[in-house]
Amino acid sequence: MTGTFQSYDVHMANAEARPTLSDVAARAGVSKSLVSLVMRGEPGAGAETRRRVLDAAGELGYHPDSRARLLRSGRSRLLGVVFGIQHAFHVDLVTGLYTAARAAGYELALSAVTPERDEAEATASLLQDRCEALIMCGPQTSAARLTRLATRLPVVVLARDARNADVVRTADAEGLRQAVEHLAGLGHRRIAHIDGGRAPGSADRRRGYRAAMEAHGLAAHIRIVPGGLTEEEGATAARRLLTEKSDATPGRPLGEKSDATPGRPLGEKSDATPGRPLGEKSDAGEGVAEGRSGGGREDHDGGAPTAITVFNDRCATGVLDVLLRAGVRVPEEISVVGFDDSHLARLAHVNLTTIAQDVPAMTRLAVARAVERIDGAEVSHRGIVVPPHLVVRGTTGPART
Amino acid sequence: MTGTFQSYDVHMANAEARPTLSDVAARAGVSKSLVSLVMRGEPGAGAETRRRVLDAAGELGYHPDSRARLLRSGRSRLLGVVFGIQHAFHVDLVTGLYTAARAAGYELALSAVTPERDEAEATASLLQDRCEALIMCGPQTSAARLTRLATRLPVVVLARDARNADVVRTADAEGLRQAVEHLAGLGHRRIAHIDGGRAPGSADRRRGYRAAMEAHGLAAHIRIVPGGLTEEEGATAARRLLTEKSDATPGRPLGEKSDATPGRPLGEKSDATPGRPLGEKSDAGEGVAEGRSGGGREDHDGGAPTAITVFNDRCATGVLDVLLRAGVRVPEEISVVGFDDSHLARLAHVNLTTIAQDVPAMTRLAVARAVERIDGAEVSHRGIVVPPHLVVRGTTGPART
DNA sequence: GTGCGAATCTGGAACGTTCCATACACGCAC
DNA sequence: GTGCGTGTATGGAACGTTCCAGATTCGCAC
Repeated sequence: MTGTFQSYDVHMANAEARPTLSDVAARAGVSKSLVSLVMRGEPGAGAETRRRVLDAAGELGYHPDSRARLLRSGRSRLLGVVFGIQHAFHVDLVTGLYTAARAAGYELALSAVTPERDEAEATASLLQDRCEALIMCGPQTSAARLTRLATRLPVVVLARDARNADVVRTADAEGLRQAVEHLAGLGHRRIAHIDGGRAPGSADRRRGYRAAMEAHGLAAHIRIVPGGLTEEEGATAARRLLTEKSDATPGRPLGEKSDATPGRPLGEKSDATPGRPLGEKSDAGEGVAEGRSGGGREDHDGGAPTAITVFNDRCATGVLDVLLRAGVRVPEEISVVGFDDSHLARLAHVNLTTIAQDVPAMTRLAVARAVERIDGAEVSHRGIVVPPHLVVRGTTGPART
Repeated sequence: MTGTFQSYDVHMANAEARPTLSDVAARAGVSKSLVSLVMRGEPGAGAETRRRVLDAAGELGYHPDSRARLLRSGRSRLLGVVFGIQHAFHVDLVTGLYTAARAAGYELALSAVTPERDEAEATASLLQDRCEALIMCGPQTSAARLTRLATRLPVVVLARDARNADVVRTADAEGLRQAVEHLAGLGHRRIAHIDGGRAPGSADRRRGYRAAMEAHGLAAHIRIVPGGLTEEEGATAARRLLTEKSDATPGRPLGEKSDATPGRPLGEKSDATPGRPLGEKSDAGEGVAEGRSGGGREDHDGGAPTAITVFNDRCATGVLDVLLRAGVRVPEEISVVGFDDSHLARLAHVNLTTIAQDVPAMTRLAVARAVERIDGAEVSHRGIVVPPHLVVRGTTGPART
């Protein structure tokens, strides 16, 4: 159905064909090659000629065709970026990558992962564009695929670990160490962790939490609640925590409403996961069971946590919301620490204490590494780890005594 | 410093040059042309040969080079998309555009607008890529620039109005009519509107609100509060509303805390606009003054609103948060309606009643229109308006009596 | 005058596709 | 047998650049 009739060839708006090198050359009375030189600003043309060529180009409104240019010169000066467009933190990363790439003289080719467009499709399209390297934000791609990909072009994995590609990531464990240290410094002892399930970085953060708790002599209070990386999953985890709290300490009802879920059933169109019944299956990935550290619920001292470290900001937002609705005051009654310092956390009304990933550094390093690989440099260590830092805002305070 | 020594030419990972058509042809024992046919899925190749070619391509890991392809075939089958990567709703739009484009046989070239990368830069990069048309999500570009752009290639403006390009947008006024109708039906009379300032669509929504109020005989209760499109601005507007409420009805303190701002000053790194002193300058764009409809504050009946329509979901989220913190129960004490039905609103813990923009329809229409233009079709009406619809969730309920 | 290195410019061969015109088989009707 | 349509396959000319090997000119030292 598309353009059956050739009589339509008059086209419209962009009527006149784009001028090419030869057009300019003809008008300036020189060869294509010379025009090419001039347009690229390379030496080898006389001052007078150069001027004539530039004038001709200007008059014709000539713009070089990047396709042809790139085809011939082999290079594309393009870095492919795969990212989850729904993920607040990925958005921050892309923002940083743009400026890092520009500084390095590269352009970015974005390819988004959406609910209906998976990573495989996203990467395939970038391969067609002949990117010189791929930067993947927190990819879920299997190790096998990643390896295969890495044989075709340099691949830099951003914000998660991987053993078969270059990696730029945050010291996740160190981040949780800082969070726990901050909370312990405020006098908290019963510090729980809502984890990220199978999400990138989750295992390390869990590990960091555990280690830090032990280091502070709080091993008995280690408490890991299955969470996830979305607001939804944070909310679920928080609700679970609330119920158990009132279970464990019946005389001290922290949540006012008996029903912690929002006031009414979800609208007809809700494709978000509905508030599933609390604590039925322990669905955290990688075999994380609740209170795994030493046995059953009896192991830690029954008291409700006075502080929570959460896998990321998005998840923490969900936690905060449930706490707020349940009438639990933050930070007076309970402190909350997020992770990422995404723009979410900075909003004045969220005002979340969090562990900041150093986005400018990470993106700069990722681009630098990609460029090194493109230039064929030998690289000594494949994994670059960037230290995070604590940003204290409004959701943490002294422990109740 | 980059690759001075040519002895490094062994390269590394991506050692063997990318396979090309001829490589595949050689391996399959056929001509380049035949391989080309097969790769494009065109008829003209025998079943057996086709299989052989595909096998060969698979074994070599062949991917066609889009640069060469596009260079030769004049067409790029590429739709450029300019969008604000920070905007939740744009993210939804891009998600929809991906599937709409795929259905139409086009690819998307994304170019993001970030705080450090403006629309001009975003569009320029797409022009170099020789996109066949441009789809711009809620662009801020000046009318003049837009016109100039439209002479170079087809431009479709998405989710806002414009008189010098094709437009696909929501019937904003109608959306607010539905919102007001919904609230009025629940018995609300004092319905306020927090507007979007200079944001795309804001003027129309304001107009729709005003008209609907009048239609329901509620002209005396028209109340427009300057807002914006971010959570931050919503929070500010809500705080302003709260203070005035307790001013106006001193005997009935809705907000529990005297200080409605979050518990502590923002962290050091906060570049979000700090909670500015309430109600100092009326900073809404386009000369919208508070309670403009008939005069001063005395004109409407002094009572606090029992319902609020908000410019968009993001802004509504900020409003909800402030209300919650102030101890005002939603929807028991006050109802809130958002706009967009972005994924934000659907989160179970936000659960926002909102006016849904029909993203699938809008994106499908935008792509269709772009394709029509590319094909040189004559277009009868440049503006396509898509009806929105109300999605009732948990933030609206009957008015207090 | 000859030789020679710069400086300037040119022609044509790539780059990896698609498109076009053609060639080769067939089978089948006359 | 000739003619012809149809389904396959091929070779080579584009597309708009860049790159490379030369060609031309010039100035200047011998």
